[in-house]
Order: sequence, then structure tokens, then C-alpha cells
Amino acid sequence: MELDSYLPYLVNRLGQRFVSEFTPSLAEAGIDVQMWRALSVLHRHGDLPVGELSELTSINLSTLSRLIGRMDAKGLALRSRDDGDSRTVNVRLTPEGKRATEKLIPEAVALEARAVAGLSRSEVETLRRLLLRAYASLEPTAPVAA
Amino acid sequence: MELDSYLPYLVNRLGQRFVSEFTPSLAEAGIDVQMWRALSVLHRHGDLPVGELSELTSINLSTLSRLIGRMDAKGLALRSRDDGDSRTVNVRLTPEGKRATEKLIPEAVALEARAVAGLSRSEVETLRRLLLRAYASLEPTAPVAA
DNA sequence: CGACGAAATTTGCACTTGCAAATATAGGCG
DNA sequence: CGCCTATATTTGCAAGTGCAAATTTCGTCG
Repeated sequence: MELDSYLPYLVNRLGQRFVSEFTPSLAEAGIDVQMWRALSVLHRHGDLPVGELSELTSINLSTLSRLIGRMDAKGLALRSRDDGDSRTVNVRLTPEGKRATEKLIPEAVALEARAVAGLSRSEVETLRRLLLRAYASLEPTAPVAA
Repeated sequence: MELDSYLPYLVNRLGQRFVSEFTPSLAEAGIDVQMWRALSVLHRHGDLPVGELSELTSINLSTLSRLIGRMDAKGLALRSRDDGDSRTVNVRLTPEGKRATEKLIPEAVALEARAVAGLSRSEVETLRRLLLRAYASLEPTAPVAA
């Protein structure tokens, strides 16, 4: 195995760099990376059940459950039992959560811009598409030729 | 910000999927993801000072220090003060550490293969190159147009 | 040579994490 | 309607994690 061209290595290394570069911006707002992930997904998708939020953020369910507790305590998000199926708990951003998220977006955009500074527009598009395809290809539900 | 095409999101999501898909294989060997990262980098590079290992694995120094302790306890790696500069501690795989790593490589390769199953050889190459360039572009030492 | 600031690593501490077990609610069946 | 299994979420527990402070050694300057 050639580690230097091993895809999981390259991907996670870049991911970690995104994290460590963004952490300082978040820290100013008293937010950590996991919380940012939840906030940005909720901002994009609106109310979500805990389980779906877990899938969309790739945050472990039990971890997420406690994270939501912290977001609640900070006044950034709320829980409410679903009307239809009350096994389900829906999470929603508070206005303050929305504001906090939007305040961070410019920095997030700037970070991405910095990462792709050396790439052409079409290279960026290519990168996105390939990441999406690799991700889909690892879908746990239907990946292997069963 | 369009989250669904936001690069840090796509990258970290794929990275997390690599992790969660590989974790079971590792668990059988009593190894966790961080330990695997250290093992594979040491396998590739040979002896390394803790600091360099930290950079190459993207593992926080203090975390890594303790991780090395665990690897030592498991008989997978050894520490030794550097001959030249004894502030430096070098980490080395034991034969058992090397064996354990090599035993896992086929599964790691298979995972990568699964991820790129839908991509052509040249698309995979493109993906690698773009990841590398984005990574380099975020180099903390010389990134911003100062 | 002894003192002083820099570099590499480790440790104290408070908090987060994931697994597995527990809880809460649904929905189907006799 | 009550019971049993499945689904959604939370919690107990035993680690793992990162920041900042402490430790160890180095290299230089007076």
C-alpha cells in the first residue's frame, strides 16, 4: 500500500486540516466543530429528527444526543417530540442559533476559498463530484455486491 | 453557502465514512482508528520523532503522546530518546507492530477499492491530485497572501 | 562554565466520545 | 384491548481528547 496516495489518508488529512483551520473562528463563538456541523446542517435543512441529523452530520447518535443538550443549554437549538410519531424528537435552531450560524458562514466560505485557491473552477467542480461519488459508493446499505 | 457542495463538508463526511467502515476490521485486532493512523505512517516512514508523527497523522501532540503509550503497552511500538538531540523521542514499530499493520493492509486496500469502484483509473488519479493540492493550499505556514 | 530562552515531549484537568444497555413509543396480532 | 417486536432516542460507563502548564534537554551568550 502506498500510503502517500492512499485515498482515506488523503481525505482524512485534508478534513483534519479543515477542522484545525476553522477551530479558532469557532472558538471565538464558543462553538466546537461538532456543534458547527449540527448547526450548519440544521441551517440548511430546517427541523430534523435526531436520527436524520446524525446521518447528515456523521455524528454518532449518542454523541449527538448530548451535543443537542449542549446546544439547547446555549440557547442555540430546541428539541420537540414529533407530532406524528412521538418516538421521534425533532431538533430546530432557535433564532439565536440561526444568527450564530450565519455569522460564521463567511469564515467558512473563506476557508473553502483558501483550500481551492490554486484550482480552477472546473477542477473544484470535479473534486466535488468525485467526493460525492466516492461517498455514495461506500453507502453502507447497498454497497457490496451481495 | 450551499452546504451540499461545501468542500469541507464533503471531505469530512467521506473521511468519516472511511473511518466507520474500517473500524470493525480494526476492532478485531484491538486497534482503534488513531492507532491505525500512527501504525500506517510508521510502517511507511520508519522511525519518526513524536512531533513528525503528529504532523503526518494529524493527531494532536498530547493525544499522540498518550497514544504511543498505549501502543507501547500493547507491544506495537517503542520509544527511544534520539541519539543526537535527546529532547527528541523517536517512535518505532516493534516486529509485532509491523506484523499487525501488514495484516490490516489488505482490508485497507479493499476499502479504498470499494470507494473508487465507480471511478475510472484516471478519475482516481485526479481525485488524489486535487486532494493533495487542496491540502497543500491550506498549509498553515505559508498559506495566506501575506 | 552557569544562566536563559527556545524546542520537544509529557502531564493535569475538565470535557467529549462511543459502545452497549436502558427507556419510550409505535404498530401489528391474537 | 394487552402483548410482543421493532424503531427512536437517551444514558451509564470507561476511555480518549485537547488546551495550557510543567518537564526535559538544547544551544548560546556573558
